[in-house]
Amino acid sequence: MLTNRDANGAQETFWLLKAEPLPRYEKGVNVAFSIDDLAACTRPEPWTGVRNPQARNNMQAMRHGDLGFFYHSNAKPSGIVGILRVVEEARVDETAFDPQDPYYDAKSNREKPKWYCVGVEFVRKFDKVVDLATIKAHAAKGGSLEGMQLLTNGRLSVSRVRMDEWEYVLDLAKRQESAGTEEDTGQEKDTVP
DNA sequence: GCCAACGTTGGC
DNA sequence: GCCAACGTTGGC
Repeated sequence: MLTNRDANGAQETFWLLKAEPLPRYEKGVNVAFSIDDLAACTRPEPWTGVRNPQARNNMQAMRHGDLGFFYHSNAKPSGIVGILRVVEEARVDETAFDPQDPYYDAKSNREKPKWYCVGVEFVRKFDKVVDLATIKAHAAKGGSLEGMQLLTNGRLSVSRVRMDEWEYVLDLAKRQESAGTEEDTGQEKDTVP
């Protein structure tokens, strides 16, 4: 059984969870979920709808208290927007059993569940998005983020982040914040109509 | 809206 | 158990 905690219980593997902040309709349901939506939650948010085995395995490896990045995909710009915390370990994702649900899976049933979800809560939002272009700029050969699962397996909606990658991205976020509001590419704030 | 990357499915 | 066809993700 793989673990992401060392002997003292300190977190060794961090996470990256993707969601789409912009409205998109699946079976007539808006599947958008942004970090602002998470910040507004008053109880743990079940991270449902993950229908990829690798992403599911990553969620099952999460432990209570683990931290992860919140990533906005299909966004302007796409990138890491903040931090969340795992507060409920993996349990069966009930949405897979609901034919009305956008992520219904006829092959999953209660006797033999296929999909799981964790519960997460908001930790913080970065002043500025650490956008994908920035991440890629540090992921060139020999770069600190070379090998980040976000880039090596771009279609995984729940990926792993090594501790050194975690710290490096946090540093990028910090540098962007202290760099002031002008200049730079992603001075997106809450300026959406 | 296009399309590349890549995981999954199913026929054999 | 191989592998071609297919479906999905997600950047652009």
